[in-house]
Amino acid sequence: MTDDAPFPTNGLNDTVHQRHRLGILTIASESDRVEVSYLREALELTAGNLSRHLAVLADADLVAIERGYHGNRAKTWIRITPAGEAALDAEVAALRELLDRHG
Amino acid sequence: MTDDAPFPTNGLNDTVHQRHRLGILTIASESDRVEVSYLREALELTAGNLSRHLAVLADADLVAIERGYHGNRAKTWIRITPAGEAALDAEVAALRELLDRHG
DNA sequence: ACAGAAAGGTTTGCACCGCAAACCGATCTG
DNA sequence: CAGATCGGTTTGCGGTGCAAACCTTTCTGT
Repeated sequence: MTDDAPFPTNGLNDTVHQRHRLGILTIASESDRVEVSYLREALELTAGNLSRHLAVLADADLVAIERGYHGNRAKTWIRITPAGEAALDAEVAALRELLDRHG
Repeated sequence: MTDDAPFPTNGLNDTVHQRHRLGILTIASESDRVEVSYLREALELTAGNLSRHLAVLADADLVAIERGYHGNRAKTWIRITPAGEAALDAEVAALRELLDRHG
């Protein structure tokens, strides 16, 4: 009861912790850049919803958005930023700490 | 790219995933019953904020609220319900799956 | 060549949520 | 018995998450 170390959930950043954004960052951290359309399918999101989450992440400078073309089709990719990597690492560390409490 | 298994974050339940509620449920799962005032300190929450989260969890039948006295002082405890345990286990399982992707 | 349909996103509108300030009823304390 | 304290709830509001509606460009059929 004299445990005054901060509880793991206090280390979580709300911007990163949101479940879809956690998914976006996780996938983004696994490869150099990711097609938005791939994210949409992998995370089973509506395009609108995904768009807003990407805007939130871009505003927070956790991902960078790159527009371009695939053939003649407009296409968008995202790339995780160094700040995004750091924030994700912090989240993962806090979650590991939390999970340690669950045996 | 033909990975059509649902992404781990899709298995997360928003009621449970919220960071403070995740903390509440985690602590509640670790002992039989917990004083609300202990939660307040451990999670560094304002009383008002905590009260609302507990109401959400109680509404969802994930915790039960027990009112009583400690000496003459009114005091409240919470106890995780079987549904709460199950929901927390599901969250933890999904998080483990997610963390597995992070090496 | 022109009318849809489709691809690939963005914006809008609204309900719900998270938060702390304000509040409430009891119980101690001088 | 006036004020401080404990233990918690309610209120008010800005912010968030969501899908429907919308926009632009590119295919496709005729």
